[in-house]
Amino acid sequence: MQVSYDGGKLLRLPKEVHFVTPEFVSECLAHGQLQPEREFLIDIVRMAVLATGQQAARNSDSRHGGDLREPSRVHAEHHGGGEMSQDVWEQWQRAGFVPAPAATLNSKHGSKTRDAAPTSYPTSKDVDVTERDQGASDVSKPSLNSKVIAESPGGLVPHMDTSSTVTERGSCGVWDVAYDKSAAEETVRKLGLHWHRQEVESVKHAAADGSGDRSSGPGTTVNGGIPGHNGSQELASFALNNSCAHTACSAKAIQRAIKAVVESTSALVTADDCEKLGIGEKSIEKLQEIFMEVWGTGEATAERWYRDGCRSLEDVQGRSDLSMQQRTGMKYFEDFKQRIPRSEVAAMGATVCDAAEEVLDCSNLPDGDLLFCSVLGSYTRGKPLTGDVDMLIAPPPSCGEIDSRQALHAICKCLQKRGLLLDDMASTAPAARGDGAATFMGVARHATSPCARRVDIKFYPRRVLPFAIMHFTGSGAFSRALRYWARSRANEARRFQPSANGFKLSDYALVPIQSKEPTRQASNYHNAENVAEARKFKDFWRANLGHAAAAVTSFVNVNVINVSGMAECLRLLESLRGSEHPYEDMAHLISEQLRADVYVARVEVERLFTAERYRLHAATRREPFAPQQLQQRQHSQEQRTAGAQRSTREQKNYRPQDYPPPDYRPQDYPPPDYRPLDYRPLSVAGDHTLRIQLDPADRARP
DNA sequence: CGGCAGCGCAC
DNA sequence: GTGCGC
DNA sequence: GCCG
Repeated sequence: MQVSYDGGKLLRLPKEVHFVTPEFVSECLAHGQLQPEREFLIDIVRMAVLATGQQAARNSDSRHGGDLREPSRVHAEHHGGGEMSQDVWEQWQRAGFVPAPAATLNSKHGSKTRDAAPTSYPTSKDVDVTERDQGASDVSKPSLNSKVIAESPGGLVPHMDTSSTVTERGSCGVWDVAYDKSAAEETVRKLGLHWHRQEVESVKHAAADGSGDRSSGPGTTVNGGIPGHNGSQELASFALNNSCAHTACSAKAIQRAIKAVVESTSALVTADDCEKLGIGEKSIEKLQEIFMEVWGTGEATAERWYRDGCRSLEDVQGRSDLSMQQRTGMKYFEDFKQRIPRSEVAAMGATVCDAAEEVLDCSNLPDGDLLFCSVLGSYTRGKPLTGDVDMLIAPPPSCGEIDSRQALHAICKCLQKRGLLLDDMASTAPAARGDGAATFMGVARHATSPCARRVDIKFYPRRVLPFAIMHFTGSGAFSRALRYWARSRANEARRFQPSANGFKLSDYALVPIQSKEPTRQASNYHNAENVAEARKFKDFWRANLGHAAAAVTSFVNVNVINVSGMAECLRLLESLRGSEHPYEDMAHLISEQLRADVYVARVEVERLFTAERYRLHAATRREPFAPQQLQQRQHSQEQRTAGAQRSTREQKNYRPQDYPPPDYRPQDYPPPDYRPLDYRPLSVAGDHTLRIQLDPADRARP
């Protein structure tokens, strides 16, 4: 078995070894060298004696049957030289991670029943004194040669390897990294906490199911102990890692393993459990990335699938609990990975427009009045290839409110009839939204394309169209940044609503808000009571936004206001204060202004984003050597000062001379086939009523 | 040191 | 309420 | 990670 760490480093273990116990890792860290055998081998030897020499006794004494399968609860005499372990044990006790030994076990060195015996792991405290005494007396002179214990149905059987020699430092050799005492202590602390937690849980569990059987009580589920699990299970081995030739090991790698152990919530029972810990995080991440490519699958689901033992898409396919989205995602997995050329997007867009015009019967619209039907998303942003097709439809201005859901449903039916939408799509009915919009998310294949594509079609009321355009044109970062910025415009918002603290911008409105109420994610973060959860969120933000978030928002602040019409929007809002304008008109005016310059703004923002990305890359691509880090720090400090010295309206972290980077290939703006959206203002008056051409089969439906 | 977009759906 | 996608 |  090989345990791989980052960078493809491998930790080789004996073939028959499937487990690396946390005890081992703990020892490694605590000692700064791979020297776990002192404690472990003694236990193991003792078990060996029990399993072989005391075979008869064991068979005649039922009490030992269970214990033999729980080596962590079996202890042997401490044979000198255990100062470090003892230190560790005492540290634990001082820190309160493990209870002080019971009085009967408390005699220190020299006692025959010992356990001064800083056992290196807290589970030992469960050991029954009688058993311990009996067992300890069985161990005469432990051989330090045994290294692996494999489990057999009858208990643990030692595999003696007499060829291996144990040096003073242990068969594992010495760390090639200096012993880091504080790191070791931290690790020990974490493990102590973890084990404590595990134990508490198992106690709870035992209490809950009323089982008085100690063999399934505390200690047996302690991580790393060899659990008294079903003997029919795959032969599981208890590794003493003595073959860890850590030319390939690094303290960091072990730290990662430790982290995995600390964070794991279940006992190590099977080889799979071990995989979860040791097998490279890289491969886990990779696998989860693949899972997350399945439409409808996020981080949580990918992780759950992995935990449940899925190691391939085939495994996933076999699951019975896939959601509709996930089933569709699996079905078109290969297709959805393909990017879509602009020509195909345009063709699909035209098809949708045709259908919409037919369904909404736009033939008699007043002069200049138009149905809005356009592809948005990255297509509109000029990308040569897109991942999906985003369509937005809104009725002509003159037609007033119509039922979005009904209209979209009719359009989708029509498209289905025309063969664009595949019949086995994720959802057949457009979902209604509270704001009067309807959304369809499905699968389409244009006649000219070999691939099925992800298609979103939205139908929004005309009055919110500009907001919808903003939202769905993206990019995601742009939208998010814009909203974040809007939320912070307290002064502007107060002009409309004295108590307001900012604006809330969504896909259908820009409204003043009373207070900056925490977002869902933020409140989750706050309500996360356990630390791990909180840290997860923190990591999430770190990973997903990173330092780019702040930079991005400051960009929006500075550039979008000035470059695009956002400032103008606020001016318009101001001019509308106290006016008789209905909200729809206000929204229209604002968003019209937003729309007018949004393309220009986007170009500029993207340009700046690109520059910022490069800057960030340069700033964060730090080498693990101090000098370079120092250099980087000075670099950014310099930037900050320079920024501060310039106008306060300028961002602090962006230097124009950083752009463009030497290897930057600017995108062509606008794209050759770019055409302004067919947008007409709401002011076109009229009372034209749209007739939605419903499919006869649907007429009966509400 | 707190905060990091906001929405509605499926489940 | 959570997970997910947009 | 970085800003206020």
